[in-house]
Amino acid sequence: MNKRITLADLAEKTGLNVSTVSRALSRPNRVSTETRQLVQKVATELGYAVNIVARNLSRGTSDTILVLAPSFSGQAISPVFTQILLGVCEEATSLGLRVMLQQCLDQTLSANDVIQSLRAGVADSALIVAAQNWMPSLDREPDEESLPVVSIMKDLTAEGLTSVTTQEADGFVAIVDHLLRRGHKRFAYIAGPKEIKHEEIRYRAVCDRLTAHGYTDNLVRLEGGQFDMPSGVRAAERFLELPERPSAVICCSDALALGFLHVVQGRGLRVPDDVAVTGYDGMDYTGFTTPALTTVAQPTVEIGRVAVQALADLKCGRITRPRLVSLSPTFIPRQSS
Amino acid sequence: MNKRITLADLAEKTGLNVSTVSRALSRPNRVSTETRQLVQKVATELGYAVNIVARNLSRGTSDTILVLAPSFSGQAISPVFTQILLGVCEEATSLGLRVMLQQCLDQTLSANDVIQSLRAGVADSALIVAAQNWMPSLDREPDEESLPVVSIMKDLTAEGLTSVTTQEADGFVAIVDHLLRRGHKRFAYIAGPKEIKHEEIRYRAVCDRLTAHGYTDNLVRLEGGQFDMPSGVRAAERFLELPERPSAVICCSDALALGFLHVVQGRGLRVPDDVAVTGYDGMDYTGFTTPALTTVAQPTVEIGRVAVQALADLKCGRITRPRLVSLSPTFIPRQSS
DNA sequence: TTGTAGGCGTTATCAA
DNA sequence: TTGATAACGCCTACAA
Repeated sequence: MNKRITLADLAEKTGLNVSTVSRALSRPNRVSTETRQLVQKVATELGYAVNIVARNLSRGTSDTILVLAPSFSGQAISPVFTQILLGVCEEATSLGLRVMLQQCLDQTLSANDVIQSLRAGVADSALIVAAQNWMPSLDREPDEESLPVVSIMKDLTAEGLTSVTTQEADGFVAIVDHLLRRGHKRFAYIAGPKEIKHEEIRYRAVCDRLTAHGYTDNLVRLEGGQFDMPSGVRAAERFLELPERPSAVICCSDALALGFLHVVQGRGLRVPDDVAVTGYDGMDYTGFTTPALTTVAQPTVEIGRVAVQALADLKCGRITRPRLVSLSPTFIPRQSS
Repeated sequence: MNKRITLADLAEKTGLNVSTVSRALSRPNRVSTETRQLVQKVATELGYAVNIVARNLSRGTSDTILVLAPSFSGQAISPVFTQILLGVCEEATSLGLRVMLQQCLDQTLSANDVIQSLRAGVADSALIVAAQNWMPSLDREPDEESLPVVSIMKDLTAEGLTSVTTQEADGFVAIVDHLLRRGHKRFAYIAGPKEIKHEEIRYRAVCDRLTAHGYTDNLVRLEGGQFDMPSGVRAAERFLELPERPSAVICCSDALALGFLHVVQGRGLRVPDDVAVTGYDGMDYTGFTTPALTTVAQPTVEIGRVAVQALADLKCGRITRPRLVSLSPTFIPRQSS
């Protein structure tokens, strides 16, 4: 790679001063028409590219969003996060921001860690995805300026973070109503990790809705363990051992549902005739299982975009107090229920 | 966020010179024991964090890898890329490097664009994922220093880029051999995008292997269009119209296979009895379809890790000429064939 | 409109 | 071992 072209080179070549060249490039209207044109011509001739690092140091910014996404020990990122990431990247690009990705092994994130990263100057705002255990900063005054950090998929407004989530309860209410309309009376709920907040919200939504319709003792809860397919398999095995099998199974993720389907179909049960199954997330494969899986699609890409916008709003002071943005999911009834 | 703590602050507090403080922190052994301890103590007391931007400017590096990954207009990133990304992040972290993610809309990447990014200083090396159309730099001498760029999933050694790929042909040879052993004699191949190089390699591998076994006119090629599930659906519809249906269908991606399965099962065909189906990629859902899908798993995470290592080797001069690293995929026979 | 000069926070060179 | 000083490349008052 040839030597870097700097503003000094352009200055020399044009006979102008470095500051003039700088202005011509970054504030074109603060300079005469001819200097501007001259500078731009020479700049493209020489293939000039600003040194972002130098600019950032000078300006004290970095125009970079740090994205912290959990990856469960060796496991892939959840496809949900991948989609969110896409939305984040799209919106960031359209705002002229860069995205720095950092996978973190567990879901415990300390505010101090994030603050440390921001202080280091590699990013000037952060997005934390599905941070189950957010540890607020120890040494902060209560009414200190709020951090340029937005939480995705997890409501952390109580901890002072603007958050973007899905209205999960709505999704599960839609599922329950749908199953009730179909005439089901006995239900199973296949749970994900117990310690996770989503889990609580989802389970509670299902319980409450059933109770509201007068079905109080009609719900069996089966522990999946994780949100993944092997967990669905394990849950299915326990399901098959139940003395009286529920006729409808509500899985709290598509992956669980797929694992469940795999097992019960393998044992000869017909879906939905013998047992109806529903998922949650809206993974693309749900439309192509046999039978196609009823599910609730999360507005993943939009979540990513909205989160970046919230970050921008925070930075320019348009958001001052922690705010919760909760997007609606879409119920997708299909043949499995 | 409180004012940033700088080296100057530490210098003032300790009564030492800025340069000494800097050394105490970055080259602890080039400084007396007591200064080192003093500086470290004060640094933690004040919560000092180096300003990476300033350091980078001074050192002329950025310790950042730019990852360019294609996202097909609004579509999510392929799960394959997601896994690769995980490997990249893991390896980068363990080498103390940061990862900057940039999604690009089409698969045409110009060397000049990448060079531009590198010149800007935001990254000092780049990983390009599945770059179907790499346009080499126009203004480079042939024996110029090679770019710190590694291509993933696509062999660009001819263009001067060290590349990390999968031995795709091997994967498809394994599939063909497996199907032949199972006694199949007539085959269909469901293709992805025609213009893509992978496609050629895969199709050729299948053709050659069949020919080598004396099956010359026994292969029907059906165009999927894309690598995704809806394309598998379309291909299946064309498959069903064939006058004489092949007994084995080789899909060049798992997504195509899933879409295909969905349709033919919906029409009452039994898999694998009426038609055997195979996929490619090793997506996690393949183990949980009914029947489970025979496929070939790509060593995705490893690809990511190896690519980052190659980048490191390039930078420290351990790789001087473009090199191809091709990893072996794993054949996974299951119930669908 | 343009030029001068200082600063952003670190690192590296060269003396002391 | 430490300290002064000059980069690194760009931006921005302020002055001309």
